[in-house]
Amino acid sequence: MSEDDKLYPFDEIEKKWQKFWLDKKLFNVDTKNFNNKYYCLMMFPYPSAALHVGHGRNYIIGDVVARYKMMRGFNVLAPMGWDAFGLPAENAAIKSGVHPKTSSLNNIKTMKRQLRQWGVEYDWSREVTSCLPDYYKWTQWIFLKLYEKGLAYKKKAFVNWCPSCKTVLANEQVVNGACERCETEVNQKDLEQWFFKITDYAERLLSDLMKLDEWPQRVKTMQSNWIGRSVGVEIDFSIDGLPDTLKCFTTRIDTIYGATFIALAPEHPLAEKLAAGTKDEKTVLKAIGKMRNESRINRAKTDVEKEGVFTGRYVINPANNEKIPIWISNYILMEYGTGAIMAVPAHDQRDFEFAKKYKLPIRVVIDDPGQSLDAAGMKEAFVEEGVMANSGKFNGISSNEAITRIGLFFEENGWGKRTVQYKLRDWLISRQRYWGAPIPIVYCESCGPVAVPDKDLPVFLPEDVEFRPTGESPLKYSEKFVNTICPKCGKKATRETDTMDTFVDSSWYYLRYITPHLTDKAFDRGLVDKWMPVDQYIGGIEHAILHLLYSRFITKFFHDIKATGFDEPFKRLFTQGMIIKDGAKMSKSKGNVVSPDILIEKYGADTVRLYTLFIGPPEKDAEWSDRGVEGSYRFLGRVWRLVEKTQNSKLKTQNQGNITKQATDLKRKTHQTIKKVTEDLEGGFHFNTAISAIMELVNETYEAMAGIESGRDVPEDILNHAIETVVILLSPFVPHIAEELWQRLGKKNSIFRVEWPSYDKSAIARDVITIIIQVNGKVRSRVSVPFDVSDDKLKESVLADGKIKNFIEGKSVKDLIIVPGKLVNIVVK
RNA sequence: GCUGGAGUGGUGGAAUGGCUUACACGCCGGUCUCAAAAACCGGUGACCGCAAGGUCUUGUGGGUUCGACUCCCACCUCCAGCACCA
Repeated sequence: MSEDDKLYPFDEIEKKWQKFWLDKKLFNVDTKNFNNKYYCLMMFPYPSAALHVGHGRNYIIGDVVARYKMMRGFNVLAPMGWDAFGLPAENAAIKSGVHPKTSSLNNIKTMKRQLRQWGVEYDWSREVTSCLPDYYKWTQWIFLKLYEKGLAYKKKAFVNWCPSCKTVLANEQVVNGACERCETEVNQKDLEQWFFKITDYAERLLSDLMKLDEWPQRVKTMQSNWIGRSVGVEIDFSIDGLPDTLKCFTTRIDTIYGATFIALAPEHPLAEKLAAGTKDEKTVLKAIGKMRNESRINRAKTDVEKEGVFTGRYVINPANNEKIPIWISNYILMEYGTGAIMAVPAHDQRDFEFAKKYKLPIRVVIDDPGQSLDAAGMKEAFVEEGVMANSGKFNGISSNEAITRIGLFFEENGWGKRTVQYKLRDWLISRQRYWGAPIPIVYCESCGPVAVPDKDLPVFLPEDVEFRPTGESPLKYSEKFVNTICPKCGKKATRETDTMDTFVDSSWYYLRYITPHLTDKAFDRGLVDKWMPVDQYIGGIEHAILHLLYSRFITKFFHDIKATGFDEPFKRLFTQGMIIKDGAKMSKSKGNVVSPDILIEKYGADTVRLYTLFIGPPEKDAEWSDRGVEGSYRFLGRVWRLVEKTQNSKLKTQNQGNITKQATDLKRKTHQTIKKVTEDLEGGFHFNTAISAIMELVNETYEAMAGIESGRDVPEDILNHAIETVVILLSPFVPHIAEELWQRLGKKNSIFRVEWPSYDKSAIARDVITIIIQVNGKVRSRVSVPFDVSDDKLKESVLADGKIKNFIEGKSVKDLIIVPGKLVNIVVK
């Protein structure tokens, strides 16, 4: 495209205004000035190679909000940073030998340049980078605080283990149950690992969702289901022939008389002990081993066939003294409840399928009042409420009532207790990796695990390490790192070589932005309390559960240790949809990424921004089309010429004083558009419809100008108001062209220092309105009436309508429904 | 499998109980031009009809309602998350 082909000189003006905003420090904020604060936060990115237009959506939306709020007079804080620790950089280092720090910092440079090019502005003086010691020092400090309060602890947990590489694999590195590097089948290995006790906060994380009335309902529902609170009974079963008791949690104690077997997770601590000494011991142990080795991903993800093995042992059902067999099965998860269940095949579908497969008895204990149930003939479990049967003294009452009555009965007899269970599990933060914040713990032979004192932070991540092709953490082999002295007794000690999950880094970054350069504290409580909670948080729906839950947990923890005075971090949340290309999410591996750089060169940043916003509702996924970009570009050209035309004073308005219909229409449209765009921005971020509305105003302004040329006058002030309104309303979306046109309209100040326009209700009102006429719900005609027409008058004109007469002739009018200001529906027979 | 979403013209989408298809893309026709591009103007859901007009249409089937894209039930398809990708 040559210079002459451009619809307007975007490259020149974009560079000019980007420099202007930077020089004028438009986005720089003094956090000490917190009056009228507005904290606009976008989820900070992982510094992968380069940004594509899919990433851009997040930052563009954030930039629109920040600029709009500025124009509404808020003191806007919009910071940016980098979630820079993580697996991909480490994998790249193993492959290419480039140190993760080098590649991460390089990627940051590229991405920063891209953000600038997009016209997305931040207060860069507050930039945070999670992989640098001045940041991860405080991530380590958070660990120590949790440790001090007993909320960071160690326990055994399973990891994906590649027996050939002899290394731990992330779920992502396991492909179809095999190691992505060497394709060896992955098994499970038990390792001592660090956890954060997020389950202590389960109840509050759940109940406080109620406070978040400006969060999308679907995110709250997902979090609530993830926490998974359920009320039930924990039963103590005594094991026949062993002194141990087996605890089972059930939400369906009403079905206890129908329990025909017990099922344990293969990882259950009693699993081996139960098998010991029975005649099939060897077979059972082998089966347990096989099930344990099955990768967790397979067990959780695919609809795997339920496998099981009978241990040879029995428990006694306290309700009826029956002996019921204990099985071990892969469909039971150790992580939930007690890792053991009482199985009631007649009333639970999974138990039903298992019982069918292994020919275990099925006993109906809840009858469907509609039809009688016959165990032998059942095709599936009956899981609904019903009437108790085969349940001793509880027969005949409703199953719902039985839940309470049998629960009490069990408690009275000491057979169990009513309790609450959560699906939420403690947060496993240990990673057997290099590129993360080291866990600040040392192991001393005489003192055991000892916390690194605050004054010794940060525990530096050593940079001169060797990356092995196996993917093993180089930290283990860094003697300089591992060998240290015990901070308590001064004897020889070794460092913890696990690093922290990157979700820990991202669970508190929004606090650091307020006082990013403090060296003696993670953040300043006084200022953080003024600026938090974040007024608007913007990010991808894929973070709906983990990142948001972890951040809420850490915020509540800080509140409890009185480090802050608030207990929810994000007041309002917006989750944007993904940009799809050729039917799939944009990703380098799929080869369907669209780079913003080429598009910006061809059409300018404003066009790319406009198209990204116009593509569809921002909370939904959207398909990228290069053709669509053209349309946005043409629209900006049209706006450019709109201003050009009036400034060249080719257009002569006459101001004859008689207000034409065209003038009234344009004035109305102008005010309507202000109303529409403002509501779209204040409400649910309906950028696509806001832009459509501005397009309509531009179209109408063009029509008015054509009218003027053919002699139908529109007063200058009405025309100018329309044009200025177009430019102002567009400014948050397409800031460069808006600044330029604003200047060309003779204005001195930056457009982002101009107050957002307001509208005049009386200019929008109409004297005459059009009413739709339906007959039996079908549109048949329409009629123009005064806006304040009475119902009787309206009826009269509706029934007098020529078309309507044809439709109701020879029929009787049964009813006539009037929807004020909209329509009339005549019901005839 | 579990949890949460989505399904409307040739395409992206608009309308959240009241005119289905705003706005835009694409396509068709016109003006300008030696010609093209750009720009500007007009048309464009499907079917029947010369026309006036009519019938149908929001994934499928059913229901509620004077009236359903919108609410309820069942089903189909697609997408996201599922705790070590971030």
